[in-house]
Amino acid sequence: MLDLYELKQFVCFAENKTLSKVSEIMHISQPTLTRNMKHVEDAFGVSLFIHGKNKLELNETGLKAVEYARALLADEKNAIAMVQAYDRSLRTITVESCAPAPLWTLLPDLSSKYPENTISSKMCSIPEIINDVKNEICDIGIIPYAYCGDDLYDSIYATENLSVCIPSNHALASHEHLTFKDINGFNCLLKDEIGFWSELCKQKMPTSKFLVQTNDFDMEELIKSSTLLCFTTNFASHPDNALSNRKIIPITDDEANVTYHLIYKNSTKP
Amino acid sequence: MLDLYELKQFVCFAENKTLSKVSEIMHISQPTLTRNMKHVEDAFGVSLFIHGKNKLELNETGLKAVEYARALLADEKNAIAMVQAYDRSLRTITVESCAPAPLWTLLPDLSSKYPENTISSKMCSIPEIINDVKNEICDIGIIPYAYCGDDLYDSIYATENLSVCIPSNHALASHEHLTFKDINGFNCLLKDEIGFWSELCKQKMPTSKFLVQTNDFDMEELIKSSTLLCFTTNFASHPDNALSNRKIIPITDDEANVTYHLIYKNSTKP
DNA sequence: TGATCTTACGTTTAGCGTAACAATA
DNA sequence: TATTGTTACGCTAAACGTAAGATCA
Repeated sequence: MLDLYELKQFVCFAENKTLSKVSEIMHISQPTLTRNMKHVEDAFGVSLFIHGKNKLELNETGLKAVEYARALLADEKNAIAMVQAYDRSLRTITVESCAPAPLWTLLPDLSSKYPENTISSKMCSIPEIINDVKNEICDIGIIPYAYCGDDLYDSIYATENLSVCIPSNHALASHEHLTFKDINGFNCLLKDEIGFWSELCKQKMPTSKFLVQTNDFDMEELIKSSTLLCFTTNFASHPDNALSNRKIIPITDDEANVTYHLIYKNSTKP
Repeated sequence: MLDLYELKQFVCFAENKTLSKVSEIMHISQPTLTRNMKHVEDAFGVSLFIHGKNKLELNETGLKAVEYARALLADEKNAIAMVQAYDRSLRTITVESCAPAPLWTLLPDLSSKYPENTISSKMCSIPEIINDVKNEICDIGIIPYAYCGDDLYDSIYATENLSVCIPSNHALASHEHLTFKDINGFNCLLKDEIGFWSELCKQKMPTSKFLVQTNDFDMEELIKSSTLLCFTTNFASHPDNALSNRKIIPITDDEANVTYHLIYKNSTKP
């Protein structure tokens, strides 16, 4: 039976040509290597070396054996990595969400409920989420409507209501309610990484332009200093004075008031 | 580092569910197995078992690890087999011939010239032979004409002349020479395993019928007792009285007098 | 002479099995 | 009580390294 550690020495010899090199590299005495190379030969059951008086080299079969030895060692390394990855995946609850807000409460909830598990989350498009939950690539998906289909479990999680933040001196600031149609055409500031909301806004306000901001600080400065519209929701938290000179007006469209649903394949994760 | 022998025990445990079964199957004491399963766990770096008080079973990761262990063991077995096969192929001179006669002298010649090598021979169709020599599936090919092409070496080996054996009282027995055309229409006895000769005869004597014999004894009896034509060549040897009441008449067609050529890819096998 | 591989030899370790123990069905 | 897995313990074998020998550049 082959010994993988000896194969490692064997491959090392193939790469360094002398046992003494292997000896210093692997911190094994030369006599031990001489013996172990014999073990490898015995395990393969064929002669692998040309024994010169003070020179050892691989014969043609030996060179072929090195190829297989390398493959075996790679397979071993891979097997260990795959098993470890699998083990980790068992201890990890993976969440994919269509928007960041529900994660803010769900992730802490999961952490305290399953303290032994790692929680991993990521933002995805809605079709991706449904697909990944179905294929068990992720454990829990969060989508902004009920799931149609009986192959997945579905439970209501939370509701998020979109409002538009209108500068006080803006023409629309007097309204108590607004619709996407009302604000369509006005240019808006928009944070990135807000999931499906960005697609929704672009779709519902086709003639508006959106200035997407990555940096929180930049965003706040622009909100304070510009007359561009921006958005908030019942989930969002803003620095104290960020919206001080703006009026927060609910958007009444159905699409702006979503109920997040958790979808999952196994009933074990409620 | 994984130990393949321990993986074998691990797989055996997966298949037999208890260490005691593994113990009797593999002739290893139970305490040793307990320890070695721990080694496997350590090597994979993750927990693989559920330790009951007097029950040991694989956990989910363990089941996954078994899959990889099985694969590794199969790879190891395959690696050894492949290296041994390669070693054997290096020590084997493979010959493919279009006819048996040249092998009768070539194989002994090769054996004495390369006593350390095994000689392996087989009969093939001419296109197969050329293809196999080109692809180094065989070392030496024997074909009944010169090879057209400069990608293979070619050397003349021997000449074989076909004669027809006519019963003494047969109408054709008076001829000193004959052609395929002359004997076309007469039915013939034919040995099997004579390579391209059978195709040649059938092609050159389209209206004859051929009674193909597998057994040497049957063949001789039929030669003695029937008036069917049969064939011989300068290479063939027959029992003393087998052709006693037949006249051996050379066939003059070019195709009946062939010069065998050895073809080979490397100049190392002359 | 320095580098290399092999052989010989003595030590140590770690691998194994026996025996004893604990727990279950 | 019979079966199973674990722990403890002692022994043996084999694995290792040091030292010495042989060969070559």
